[in-house]
Amino acid sequence: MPASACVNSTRSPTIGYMVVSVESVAERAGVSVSTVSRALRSVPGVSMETRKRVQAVADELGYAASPAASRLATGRTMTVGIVVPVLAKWYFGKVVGEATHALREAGFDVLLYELATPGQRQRFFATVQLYGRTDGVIIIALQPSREELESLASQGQAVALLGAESSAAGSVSVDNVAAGLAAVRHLLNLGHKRIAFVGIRDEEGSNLGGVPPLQRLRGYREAMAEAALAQEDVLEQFDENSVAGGAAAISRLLVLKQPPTAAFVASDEMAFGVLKVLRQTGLAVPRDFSVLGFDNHELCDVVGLTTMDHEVAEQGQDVARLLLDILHGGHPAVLSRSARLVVRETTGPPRALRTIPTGPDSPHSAEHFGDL
Amino acid sequence: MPASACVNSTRSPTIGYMVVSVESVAERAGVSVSTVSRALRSVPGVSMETRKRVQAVADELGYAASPAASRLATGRTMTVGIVVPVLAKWYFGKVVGEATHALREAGFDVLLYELATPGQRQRFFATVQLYGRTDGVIIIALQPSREELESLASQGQAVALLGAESSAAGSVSVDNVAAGLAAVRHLLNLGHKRIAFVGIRDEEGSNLGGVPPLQRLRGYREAMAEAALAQEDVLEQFDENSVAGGAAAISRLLVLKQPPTAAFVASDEMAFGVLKVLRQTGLAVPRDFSVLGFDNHELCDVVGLTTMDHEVAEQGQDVARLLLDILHGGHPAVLSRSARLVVRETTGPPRALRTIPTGPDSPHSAEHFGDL
DNA sequence: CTGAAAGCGCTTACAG
DNA sequence: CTGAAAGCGCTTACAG
Repeated sequence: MPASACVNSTRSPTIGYMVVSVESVAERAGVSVSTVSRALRSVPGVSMETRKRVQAVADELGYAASPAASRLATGRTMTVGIVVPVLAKWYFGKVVGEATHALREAGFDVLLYELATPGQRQRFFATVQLYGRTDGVIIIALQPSREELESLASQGQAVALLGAESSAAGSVSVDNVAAGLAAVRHLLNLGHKRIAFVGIRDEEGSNLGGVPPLQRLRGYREAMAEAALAQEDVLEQFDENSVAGGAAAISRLLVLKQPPTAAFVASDEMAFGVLKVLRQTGLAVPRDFSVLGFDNHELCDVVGLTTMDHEVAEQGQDVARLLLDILHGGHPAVLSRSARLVVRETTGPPRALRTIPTGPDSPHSAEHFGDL
Repeated sequence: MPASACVNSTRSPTIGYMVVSVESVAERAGVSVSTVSRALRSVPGVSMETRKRVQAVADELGYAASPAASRLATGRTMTVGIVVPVLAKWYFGKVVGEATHALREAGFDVLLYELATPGQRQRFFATVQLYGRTDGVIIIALQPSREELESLASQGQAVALLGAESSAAGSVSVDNVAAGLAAVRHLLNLGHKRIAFVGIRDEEGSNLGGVPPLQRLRGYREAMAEAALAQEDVLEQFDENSVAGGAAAISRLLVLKQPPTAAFVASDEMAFGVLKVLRQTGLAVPRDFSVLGFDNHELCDVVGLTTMDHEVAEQGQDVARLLLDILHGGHPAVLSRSARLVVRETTGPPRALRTIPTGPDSPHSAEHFGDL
């Protein structure tokens, strides 16, 4: 190769693209590869002048260090994994999008792991997946067991959880018990007595639920107990977290001998299904039935769904920041957020109270709209 | 190290997790590292017996080859990048989820690139991002320029496009012109004459639009021309691809001196916004106004939105398969899908035709429901 | 501030 | 079928 050929352009017979290595840059800049490496990574101990010259040559040649080589040499991947049950749901897409943004901002690549089935989850944790691939991992809406967390640790992973808790990892979660309580209190204040809970069922060990849905149920039960209302199993219906699941659950509730007059639904998507069935059944909302969802899904506004907002975008940013802190040597932190009620148009007093505003059966009638 | 210590357990002072290398496996299995490497990757030239023994030892030790080292040695990353404008929209989440699934199934990792702003897009293409990081990239809803594609090629990337076309890459797209035509014909057949188009505006070069929305507009225009209907600029309204954007667009249409009686909306999310405003304005759908969307968003069913389905899940699988084909040495293929009308409850004959079913002004009245 | 050299952990001709 | 050795392209003590 002639001395003037500074770019070490290797053309493989099959591939055929150009590779620029440290050596090319070093050669043209008239320094050693060590200096190039140091100059380009802003490592102290390089004169300003040299740094600039090297940078200029690198830019000119379009040089970028081979990630594989850097990783092998440093042991750091500058990559974070995100584990999520499913992407095509608004909550998960939002959270992953926000986390990804924060991570890339901080110079990390993000590797996506969609664990939609119990089998996928099992395989993920049963084999060495992350070692050498990522420096840390964000796990969304999955409660890893102690063994699973240990496996991740043995693979050198920092871990941050969203919607799950553990003493061994950073975590951000929402106070779902309090949120459930607040949601049901809103319905109680409106005068409802037969209030149903529509929850998320973990389909044969599927990962779509996690802990939060269970906490929302606890909040519901606490609120009912607080109001000294009988709790009937039949008023708690569980199904998959989808429009269809919500539709199925409300259908089961409507055929009860004593159907409820309101429902607290553990996710907005299920609540959309509830609304759909209500509409098809000819029941007016909220005149005949009140519906309260959870998430503050971006489409709530379209159908006027009253819901619990838990700052989904912020959750994604938080969990990314938490992981970055750990990666930067900090201790795993635990963050908790609270949800707030967003009243729209699907909740109101029960029918009975509308016709007999201050009858003896409605002691709360004066304060029905207290929180509207 | 005593001979019995077969696991090369390096404990770094700061990190402190265990690393199992080829050498550990080789030592314990009583073979060379070359043999371990070959045995574990099913490379021909290893006896069945040796292969099994090595495999057993590897399993026992929990060995997994260091990706960085493999990549450096082979030059292949076994990783694919997915570039998407935004994850938190149903269409993109769905497509990315499906593609990711197919890719991981084929043994590839997936790296996520969310390019939400023109600045991010520009930066992505202006610098060497993918070289050594991925073997190929799937680009969704972005039309890369020739230079951008050349840059990717020079970084050794195979590329597959979704919702864009190029002779230099594999691509899957939908015949959006035909879809737009079919959508508007449906409205024409119902008897509408003043039909609006609500389209996606590329916010100052944002990437959220791409080519498909423009093709839908072309389909609209062709259908209007076909019906010999005057095309007024004012009937074409563009806004951002969101509920708010749709709401803004329909608001502008409703204040026209001669407002339309129907709208073909380039995305379901915008159509949801249209529906919302219509409801707030007190206009009944479809009695007073017909709305036809695009995507067959999973929530269409909830509000009864008539729309164009373009098999979103399949698009994601297709584009992944296309890229895998190229990665396996195949030629870049071009796939085209067609959309189909899904009639629900937001489209019907215009008000005039309902009151005067067979008046002189409604020549199509007999066939209004022909395609329902 | 700079450079020569070892080493990161694999894969793969090459030789046997 | 198996092994010794070179090489992938960086980074980083170490020496100057």
